[in-house]
Amino acid sequence: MTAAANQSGRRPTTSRRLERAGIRDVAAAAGVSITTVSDALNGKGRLPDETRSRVREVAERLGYRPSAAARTLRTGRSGLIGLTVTTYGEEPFTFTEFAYFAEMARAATSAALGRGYALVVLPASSRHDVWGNIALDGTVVIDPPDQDPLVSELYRSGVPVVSDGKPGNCPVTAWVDNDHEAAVLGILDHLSEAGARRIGLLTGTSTDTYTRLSTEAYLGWCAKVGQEPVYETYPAHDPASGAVAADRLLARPDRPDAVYGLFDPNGTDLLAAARRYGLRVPDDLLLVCCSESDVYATTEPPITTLSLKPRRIGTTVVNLLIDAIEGVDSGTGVDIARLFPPRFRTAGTGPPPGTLMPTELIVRASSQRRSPRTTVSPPRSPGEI
Amino acid sequence: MTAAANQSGRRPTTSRRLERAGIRDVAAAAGVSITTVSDALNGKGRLPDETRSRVREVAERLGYRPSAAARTLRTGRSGLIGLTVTTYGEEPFTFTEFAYFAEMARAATSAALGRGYALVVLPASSRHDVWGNIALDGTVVIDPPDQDPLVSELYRSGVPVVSDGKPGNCPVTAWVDNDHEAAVLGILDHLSEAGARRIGLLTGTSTDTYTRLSTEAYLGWCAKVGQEPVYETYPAHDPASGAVAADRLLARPDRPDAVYGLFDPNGTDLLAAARRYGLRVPDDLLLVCCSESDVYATTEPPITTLSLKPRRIGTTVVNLLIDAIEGVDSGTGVDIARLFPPRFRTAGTGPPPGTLMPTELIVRASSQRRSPRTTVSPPRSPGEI
DNA sequence: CACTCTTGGAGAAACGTATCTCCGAAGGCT
DNA sequence: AGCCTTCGGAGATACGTTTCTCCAAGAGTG
Repeated sequence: MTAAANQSGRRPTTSRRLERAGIRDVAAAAGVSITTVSDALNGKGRLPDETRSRVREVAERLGYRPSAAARTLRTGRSGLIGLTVTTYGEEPFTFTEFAYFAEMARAATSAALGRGYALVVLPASSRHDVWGNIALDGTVVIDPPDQDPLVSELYRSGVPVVSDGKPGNCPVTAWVDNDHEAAVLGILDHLSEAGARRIGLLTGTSTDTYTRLSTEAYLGWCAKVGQEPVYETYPAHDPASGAVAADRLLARPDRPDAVYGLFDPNGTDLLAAARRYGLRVPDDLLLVCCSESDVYATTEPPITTLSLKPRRIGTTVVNLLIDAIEGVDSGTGVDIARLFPPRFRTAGTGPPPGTLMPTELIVRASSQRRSPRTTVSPPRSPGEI
Repeated sequence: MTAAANQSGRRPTTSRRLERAGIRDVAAAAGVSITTVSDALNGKGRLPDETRSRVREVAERLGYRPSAAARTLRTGRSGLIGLTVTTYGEEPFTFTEFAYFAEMARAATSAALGRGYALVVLPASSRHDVWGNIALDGTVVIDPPDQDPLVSELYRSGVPVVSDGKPGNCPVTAWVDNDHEAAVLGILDHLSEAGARRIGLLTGTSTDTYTRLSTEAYLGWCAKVGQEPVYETYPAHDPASGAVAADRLLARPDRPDAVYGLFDPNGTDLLAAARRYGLRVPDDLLLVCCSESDVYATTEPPITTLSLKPRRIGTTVVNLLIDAIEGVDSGTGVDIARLFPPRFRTAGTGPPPGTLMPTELIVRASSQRRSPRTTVSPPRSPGEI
């Protein structure tokens, strides 16, 4: 209990320990009611500026900090957003899309903070008691698997859920994803134009949206142009087996003359494998991989990468979510207001609204057969050796 | 209000909207008091197993989820831990130590979840209202600058604070750091043994503990062995200027024959710079950099790296913090119990307890002048070209 | 039989805030 | 003078738990 309780005559003088100042202490010290303090501090109610500033001053002097827990209980808003990532293995983050995830999470954090929310990192595999113990205003889910029970429960209990990655059968408030099909087709066309006759794919064994859509797009393209598919799969969460798969792909009798790798480490792995087999890049092998890392700008040769623009995704996802939480449409292009709160939606209204975002292909030497100039050009005089 | 309120006769039949089941609804449905429900669900009190399981069953059937906000308000525990990282620039995370930070944050998240806590990412530069709006049981601070006002306020308000990186003048509950001095001295000795005559340093301009201690160790070593210091500094948060600084270092008239780079991208930057100047690694230039990335295992040549073992740091930091929060010593080696809660400490009791953790040097070809075998050895028959 | 102890559980007081409702007083208008 | 309106603010309640205190009934004990 706060010190001012003595003034209200409710508490005898027992155990008068010094605690944090509460709103009652401020009210007592300022000679006003708690209502007035609350209104003054939150800019509500009708108060003359003089009272407002006086209360604020007293609050400042007492070092008053409103209790977040009490506020949350009263208002039903915690200002907290969950960030969930599907886990392969025991780690809270996935290894495979790590740079992507890091960038995306960073952008999401920024966007959330900019609107007054904070992000809580919560792996989908967390113990249920952890999820239950946190008051969440909404949740961002990265690449939910089909029929994710966690997402379903969140959605059912009225918590808005926005997913990064088009959801399978999960009911979500909204989703955002890259246009993976367009991206893959673009890369395959790009490689074809560079002279590729047989394009291989290095892909994953998991069933997440990204892997699935990308692989399907590849297979569809193969069927369309009449190329026999040449691909190897491996568990994307295991970095070691990526190198093995890269090796396997280049060891095949029907070795491709161009490869697209779906995961971040594929570039270096494929480059190393090519070196082992004496293949020159890009002369004997064209290379593209999906990565957000800029190390591929300085490899030998630099490798063409597909960027999923995770920053844009993260920002969009968070803004959609907060729009849903606050029941407004801040102009992100998707009308979310009608859909919130989700428990008021009738089942089967149709799929939730989604946004497809473009990717960006950063073309470097590894995918251009006739490089106009070599990359080993000294920028200036190096002095003597 | 919950549906059971009608039974208690306090609420007329107005606005009987279906809401989440509360503890009262469970009590009513199970025919017991809310005390009994609370005790049954939390494993407290003295109840026969039969009552306990019956209550649990009813709660399950009603889909009862305790309100985290109410629990937090009542118990004063939110189960939330802040994770703060000093920001250079506008981003919530720092670029420079990015891989380190990512690994550390991941380990910290795991450790926290394992003990029932969740992590909230909160940049030190966040708007104050965000900090104030979240009930935090404690905070992890990564590399706090001297006199960080945020840390001071947290500590003063009774929130335990554990820092990664030895704090300057901030009062913290405890801290954990690598033994940067030992690490740098070890690297310098290693390079000397490999034949280096003049060792250069690529370091940062910022004043964080890591940069400062490492640079000081380098300068001290130079003074001891009588070598003229050869180093270049650059703003570590700017990835572009790192390449320029690497170039600058190798362009000096007193060019070093070995370089240690303090930051993650330095390895590739130095390698690229060496190529531009026609320097062979390791023959003409020995290279070591501090990095958590395993791309340096596959560069040409592979580069020796210093790992700060961020996973160990993250785990330790979180465990120390939770020990402090719960007022126990779980055997992490530092007796924290006497120090908690911090507001009961008298000022000037002495520095807070800290733990120094060892680093690990991963020796690869770039720092060994006589490599026993070349790294370009085909592991198996590549088939025909 | 009078008593203590244990078992099983109910009642009610907080936790600290936001906000709905209401009220007195002062001023403006007819 | 009576009435309406606005201003400035107080009171009380609810948010949904946890937990402290207390009580009734049965069991054991001398």
